[in-house]
Amino acid sequence: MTKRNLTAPRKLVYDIVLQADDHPTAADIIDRLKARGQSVAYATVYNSLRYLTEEGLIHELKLEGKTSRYDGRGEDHAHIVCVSCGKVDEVMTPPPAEWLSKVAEESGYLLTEEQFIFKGECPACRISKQKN
Amino acid sequence: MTKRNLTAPRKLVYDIVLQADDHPTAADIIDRLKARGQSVAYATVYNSLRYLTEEGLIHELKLEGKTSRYDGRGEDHAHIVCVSCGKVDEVMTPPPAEWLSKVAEESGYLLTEEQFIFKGECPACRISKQKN
DNA sequence: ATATAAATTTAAACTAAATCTAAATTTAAA
DNA sequence: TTTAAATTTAGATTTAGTTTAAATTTATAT
Ligand SMILES: [Mn+2]
Ligand SMILES: [Mn+2]
Ligand SMILES: [Zn+2]
Ligand SMILES: [Zn+2]
Repeated sequence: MTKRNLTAPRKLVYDIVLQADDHPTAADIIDRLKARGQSVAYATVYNSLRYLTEEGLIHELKLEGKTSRYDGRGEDHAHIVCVSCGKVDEVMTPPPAEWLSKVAEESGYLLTEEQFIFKGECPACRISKQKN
Repeated sequence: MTKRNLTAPRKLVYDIVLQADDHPTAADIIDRLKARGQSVAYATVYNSLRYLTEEGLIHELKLEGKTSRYDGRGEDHAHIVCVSCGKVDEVMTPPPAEWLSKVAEESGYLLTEEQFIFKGECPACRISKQKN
């Protein structure tokens, strides 16, 4: 019965994710820890992110590319990625429950989680493109 | 103006993806080519998959784990992954257009694409769990 | 308090997936 | 036919993340 705790290094990682507003990668988190002079071993950052994700304290996002991003936001929400500048914004409008139950019925699955990723061009990029 | 063609090796890769019904990975595709005696270099398979994806002939899926999967299905659709056996099923019920336009409005983005991933327990796994 | 066991951290080696390089080859254009 | 552009190839390289095994910290039992 492996016991698992929110230890000091895990708390450091957790704090970085909570304070971030930009869905940081593991590398981002390591950089920010270093910038604060809080030295945590490379592998410990990954261990901590895995722990925090498994405990449901944070969420792992697989958006573009191979690198995971982390999200400390509690409320369920989707994401939208700008295809031209890479920015990741929140999408707070929830999917209609009626659609979700239709999907559950169609698939026969017992749904436990969803990850919705939108892609498009962000307002800033749309404007700068018009100028050209 | 780089010209890009559906060359012979690219066609071989394309055929594998079209014929597959299981969202194969690059490694799966290499194995299947080998099994057919069609030798295509490692890097060429990746080049081909990138080409086919950029041309919109196939779709790249980032589901669980780090490895991309490929989908030759033309119609827009979502996916559902079994959290206990890893199977990937299709979800053909489309999201309500009304939700999509609300998301476009909320975010200010010009939407170009969506990737919806559901997670849950598949019918087979639910049954085998009941037996225990 | 002390001893013991379990959990966690650490640095470094390792792995897997994908990209990059530069030379060889094929295909298209002039 | 000559030249240029695109593509393929084998192998090296990169990147993100995991694994290993030893050292350390924390928890539990006496
Ligand atoms: Mn978010
Ligand atoms: Mn599919
Ligand atoms: Zn943008
Ligand atoms: Zn299953």
